[in-house]
Amino acid sequence: MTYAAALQALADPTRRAIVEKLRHGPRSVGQLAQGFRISRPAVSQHLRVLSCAGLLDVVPVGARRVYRLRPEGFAQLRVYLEDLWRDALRTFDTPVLPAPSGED
Amino acid sequence: MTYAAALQALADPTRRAIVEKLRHGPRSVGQLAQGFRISRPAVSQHLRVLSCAGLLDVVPVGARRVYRLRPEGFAQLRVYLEDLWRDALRTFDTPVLPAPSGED
DNA sequence: CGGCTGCGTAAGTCATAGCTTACGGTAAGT
DNA sequence: ACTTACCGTAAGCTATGACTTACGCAGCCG
Repeated sequence: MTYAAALQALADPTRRAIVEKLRHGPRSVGQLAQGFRISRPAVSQHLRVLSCAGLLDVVPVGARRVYRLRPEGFAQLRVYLEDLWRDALRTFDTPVLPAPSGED
Repeated sequence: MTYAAALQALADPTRRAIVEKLRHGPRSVGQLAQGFRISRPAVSQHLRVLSCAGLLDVVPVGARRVYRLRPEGFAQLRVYLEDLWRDALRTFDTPVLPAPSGED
């Protein structure tokens, strides 16, 4: 059920942009905030959401905090969508008018 | 870029519940609305969002409209997450302190 | 020990998303 | 043709979420 938070986290465009930056490797908050029009605290809040969703990891390095993608979080989401996609394929073959009387 | 709308659509719990119902096969709006506390128009609005995101198909059958999962929509999301997960695995191996001077 | 950098948190504002009721339009039944 | 079932849309309300500024706290350096 943890994919729920992950989906909600990835629904926001800014958070997806943050994830895109992290695809290239670990980044500190300052590095991530750079290039965004929004304030740094706003970025912090987004990082919090992504972390709570299990999509990010934090490593304190001196005074700064380095974030990176957390494979396990994305793995769970991946599995969920994999199953969903499979069922979508399966139900796509079933006729649209199977049982107006007999409930499926 | 179509995965953006799909992610935003799947972020809502009610819409995920609708998708869960559709995993078992095509359903009419009335059938989908049954079992939800929210009103039928609310369900219609959710169906609209899911359809616009490319996750659902509609087939008019007489006076009713039968919805079903659209495999292609989920396929695109699947691919997006697949790549993301791969990058997450890759960047997870890179050291956290690679280049304080030389930008990655 | 100050001062500075880097970051998270709190409080408040504002836009958006989800819900409701009311309505209109099409298909089927009598 | 009238009624009923089924469904989408419009308008309005409200709660949630994203953003801002202000603040506080830990690490580094003189």
